[in-house]
Amino acid sequence: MNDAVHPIPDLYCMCASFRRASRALSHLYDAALRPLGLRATQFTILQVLSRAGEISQGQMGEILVMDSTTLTRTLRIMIRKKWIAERRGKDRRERLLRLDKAGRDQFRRALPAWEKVQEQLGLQVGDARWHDLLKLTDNVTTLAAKEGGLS
Amino acid sequence: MNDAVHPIPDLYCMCASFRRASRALSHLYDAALRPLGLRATQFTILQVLSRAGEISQGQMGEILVMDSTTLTRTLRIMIRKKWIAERRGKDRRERLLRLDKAGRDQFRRALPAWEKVQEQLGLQVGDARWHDLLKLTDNVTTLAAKEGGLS
DNA sequence: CGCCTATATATGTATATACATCTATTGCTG
DNA sequence: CAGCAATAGATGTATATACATATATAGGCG
Repeated sequence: MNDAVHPIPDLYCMCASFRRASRALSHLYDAALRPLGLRATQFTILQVLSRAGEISQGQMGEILVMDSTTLTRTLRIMIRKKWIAERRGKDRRERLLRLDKAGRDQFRRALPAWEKVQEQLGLQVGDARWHDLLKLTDNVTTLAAKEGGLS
Repeated sequence: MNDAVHPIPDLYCMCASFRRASRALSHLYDAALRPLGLRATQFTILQVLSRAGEISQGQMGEILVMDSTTLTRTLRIMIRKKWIAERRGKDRRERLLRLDKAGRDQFRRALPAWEKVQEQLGLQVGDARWHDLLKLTDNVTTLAAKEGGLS
């Protein structure tokens, strides 16, 4: 009852617009992954490791433009679940992370749900806009990270 | 030393890309607003109230595509600081929110810092891309919220 | 080698965020 | 009007996130 109540209003603020979009997208992706017991964030970490192989916590932070100390707790959970294996590197301060067997399995199981939500959203957005969005988003990430001194 | 270490890698996931961009942008905007004792989120709330006048917590949640119960705690802090005034509406379940005097002042004080970070980033991004980004971001927010059933 | 600084991660604390559930109201319906 | 489903917000709990600070280890230098 009352279909298009309020179209979402412009915020004019790049930060606020992106945070809002993040909430909306996280809601959608979390719902898609919930049956698998995965959060969007965890899926992303599995996906990064699946592509990158063995990397340190700090490198993961750089890839995700995330303070690496934030990863300590997130990774702890995933290590406890045996999705991720860690070992000390030659530099014994670092922790080198890689997908463990259960993590590869979990990732494979989750892939179809992720592909489905990507595809459904992609259909709505349209191919051209989809690629523009990914490119522009990564552009602004690079610029913001550079100005913000996250080198 | 070592200038362009890693360009940020593609994630291919719309959700992960937006979350990453949000982190980078929040870092930048939070740094710009820190001298004023404001977080980006709080600034956004002040800005919304400054435009919308008196609205309920639920309406604020719709505007920001945010679960309205999330706002309970954020608003409590801002009410305690006297930035926001609340009162019961005719429907006594709702809490109607409006900027209080201190909130209007704080918002006015913060505006230049926000404008500066917007402008600096805007110069880097370029005008055309800036507007594309805001439009596309709001498009995808609308679509994700619709599919996610946040009507 | 011993000292000092830099780096990788861990920990304490605060905010942001969602969801499940609870409480107070509202509003419909008989 | 009584009863009950629906709604607005509050609360409990869990994760996401950053920053300041602490700890362990590296690496350079005398």
